[in-house]
Amino acid sequence: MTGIDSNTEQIIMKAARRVFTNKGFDGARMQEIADVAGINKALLHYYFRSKDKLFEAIFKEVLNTVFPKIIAVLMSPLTLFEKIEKVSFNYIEMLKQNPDLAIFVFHEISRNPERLVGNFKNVGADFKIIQTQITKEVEAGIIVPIKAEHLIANLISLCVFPFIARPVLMGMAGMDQAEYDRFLEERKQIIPHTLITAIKKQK
Amino acid sequence: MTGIDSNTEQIIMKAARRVFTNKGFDGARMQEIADVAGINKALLHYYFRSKDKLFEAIFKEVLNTVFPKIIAVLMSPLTLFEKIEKVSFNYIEMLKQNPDLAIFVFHEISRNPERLVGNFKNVGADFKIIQTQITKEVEAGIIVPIKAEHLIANLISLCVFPFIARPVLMGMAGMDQAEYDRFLEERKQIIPHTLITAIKKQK
DNA sequence: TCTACTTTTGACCACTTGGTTAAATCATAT
DNA sequence: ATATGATTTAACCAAGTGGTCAAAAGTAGA
Repeated sequence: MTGIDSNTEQIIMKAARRVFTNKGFDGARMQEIADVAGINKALLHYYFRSKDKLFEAIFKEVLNTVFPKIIAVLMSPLTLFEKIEKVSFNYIEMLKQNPDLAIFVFHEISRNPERLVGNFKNVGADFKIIQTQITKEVEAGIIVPIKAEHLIANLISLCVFPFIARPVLMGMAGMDQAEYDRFLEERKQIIPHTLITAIKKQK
Repeated sequence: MTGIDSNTEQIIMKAARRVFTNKGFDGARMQEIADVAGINKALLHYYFRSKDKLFEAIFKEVLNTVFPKIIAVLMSPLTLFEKIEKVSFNYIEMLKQNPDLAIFVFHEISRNPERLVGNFKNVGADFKIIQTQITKEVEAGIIVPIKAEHLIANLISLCVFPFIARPVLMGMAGMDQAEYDRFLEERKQIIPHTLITAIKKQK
């Protein structure tokens, strides 16, 4: 090996990630990945034995980019309101820096959901922790009763959706890129406000 | 022609819709569509000249299934709160009956967003109507100021997300199909409650 | 320089893909 | 029945697909 973990390998990963996230597994072509990487197609198979293997490598890399931080927040000892605020901020910020990841993950949901769920749990996601926290905060009179499933679904969907539906949103609302960026920035506040107001117990 | 618009044509449409929604355009195979329809592959090309043409036919059919009702509600003279309630109910109900449509549309967003936006506007979607309504209800002291972009994005994402992320949701929360159905049913109430509480002006 | 090795390449292969075609089948009016 | 037109089929094709392989080019130690 020349450098750390071979330069070519990283170049390939970068190219593959770009092509896979844009086109999905089925739409991606090994030739295109090779072209983007500026190498021969056979070299792809030298480093990663098959298209599936290459995809899997990218997939794991993406999972490790996207989820650990968010899950860590959800599993931490913060209050529910703090978690909602932090996840909204971190998630949107991370997706702003990797706008294709949302689409990539969703492509994978419809292609191989089992593996995705498996990897999720491996990263330390445990649904019960949130469930017990909600139960406690309900009992403490802080929030109105709500199922954890709904709260988490609400939180994730509000954060992720704008990245998946970006072209439609921009097209329908007539936003340009700058306006869209501002829109995302606003959501860091609006999402927590929406969710917290809806579950906060009135005195 | 035998029946109304030929029986075979409708069989093909049904098969194609199933395959396209499950696999996406790139993942779909003309042979598989033919198999599902129980006919020869060449017959596909007899009725629809190419894969693209067939897809386009399905695409238009899907658009006409999904959006007109929801858009009609949003453009109607109902109050904002009524619209939020009706859209939540209608949208979730329609997706329950056509669970693949969300994924289908989403696939298409990443494949050909321009056409999607174009068709949207053709169905009568006009963003400004909602914008002016919000302005008026803000001035009337009914709701807190909010951008129409956020409200609509919130509404749509909360309705659609569970259908796109279904396998993950079920896997993480350990829901079976019956529990998932109940979950969807609950959302018809939870979504309006969440959105309305967040924007309703306190007296 | 020679040797042993890893990395990179161009040419190639088997197989799948969407799409065509000519012939067969079916329906129907005469 | 039979001629005419629409419908359906099996066999086929060219272009692409992921993947292989043997040879070339680079690298580094002796």
